[in-house]
Amino acid sequence: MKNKVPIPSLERLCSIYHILEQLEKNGTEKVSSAQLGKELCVNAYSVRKDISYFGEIGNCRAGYEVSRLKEHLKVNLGFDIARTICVVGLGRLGCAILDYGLLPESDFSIVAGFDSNINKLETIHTDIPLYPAHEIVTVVKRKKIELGVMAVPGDAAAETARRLSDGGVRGIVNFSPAVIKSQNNVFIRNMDLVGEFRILSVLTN
Amino acid sequence: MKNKVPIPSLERLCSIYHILEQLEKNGTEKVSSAQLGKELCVNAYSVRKDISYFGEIGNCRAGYEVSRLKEHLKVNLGFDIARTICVVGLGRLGCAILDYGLLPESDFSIVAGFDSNINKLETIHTDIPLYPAHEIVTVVKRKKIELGVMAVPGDAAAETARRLSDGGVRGIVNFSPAVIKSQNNVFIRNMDLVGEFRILSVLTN
DNA sequence: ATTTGTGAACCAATTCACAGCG
DNA sequence: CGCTGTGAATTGGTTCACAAAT
Repeated sequence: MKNKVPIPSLERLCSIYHILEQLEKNGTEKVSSAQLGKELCVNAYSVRKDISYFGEIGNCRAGYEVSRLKEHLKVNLGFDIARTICVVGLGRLGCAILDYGLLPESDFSIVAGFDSNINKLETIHTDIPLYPAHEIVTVVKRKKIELGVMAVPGDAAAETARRLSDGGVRGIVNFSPAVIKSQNNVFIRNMDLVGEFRILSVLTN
Repeated sequence: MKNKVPIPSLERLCSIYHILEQLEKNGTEKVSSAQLGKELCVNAYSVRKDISYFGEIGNCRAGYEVSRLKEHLKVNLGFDIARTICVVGLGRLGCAILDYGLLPESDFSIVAGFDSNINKLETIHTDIPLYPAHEIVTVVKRKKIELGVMAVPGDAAAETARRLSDGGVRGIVNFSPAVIKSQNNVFIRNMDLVGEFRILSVLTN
């Protein structure tokens, strides 16, 4: 059933989930598809269709109950299952992520950091265990790490992706500018800043 | 003519441009749509269609000439025009971007940084001029800044986006987890790490 | 003999219109 | 009556098949 939901819908549903978290914090109890659509800059039809991929949940007169819908999405999107993450490349960006990632509110936990420079590992102050990059495969296997973040230079990207895949991660967030070839059904999400600038540059021509 | 190119194609073309830069560095002179497709994990048809949105450029026997195609895309994607960028939010991530963004190889230049904490501005060592966040509108207008990066906490995101829009930027890269409502035809690109984890989490269920 | 460029066919996603329900 | 849920229509993008070029 999960396979039938289009990826753009899944992306919107993740955003909807975030909005619901905010609404719940504010104490808002009810929300309509029109309101959600306004927040997301999409129309209400899309919101309703996206939500209904996971079955009926709304109330026809009063819209959606915020906390109920949030829990509903949480279960169906699998956010109730904790995920383990590792970060490869501990430059400024990688270290910022190590810190950032410890936020307790999400069900993600960073359980390992890697860098090819062994001397650098000594100088980083964190509670997260750090390892040299050549141990990626064994550590990822041993700890059953599910997701990886790559904050390495472009020329190290292909090798890093291969190691993460060989270790058995199921998804990679790639901050390097390199285009990564997916292997072993690993999902890749690219977060390339210069790439994003370029796309914006084209869109605003 | 630009409006007719689908956004997914533009995204792929940006990746193709990056691959061409790499190929040129290696001294590779020719490349076929099949090779490019392999690098991008898409089929050759897509590559050819994407490229042909900007007219004929390939050679029917020998494929594409790397440097010629690169220049062709550069002009058509508008990468030959330099762009000015500002960074809002000078925490660890924002500062990492300030440094990172000075790479001379791209035609983007970071020309201003902003933070709401005036004391923090004193402590940051950079050649880029820094300003308090309440001056965003005036500085963006005066320097005609075209693109903005938001590395602010979620609760400051809406206000920051409004200021950047009022100043006249055409596009925003949003690193905050908040969902940003676009105003004044400003294009938004979201780079939310937890959001990406969530999407990967769903895809790998 | 290969490899590009492109109209046509196909498939996926969004938008719509309206039935159903409180 | 207002709002959800959903089949139907429409739009948009990808894949394909083949003509054109060298």
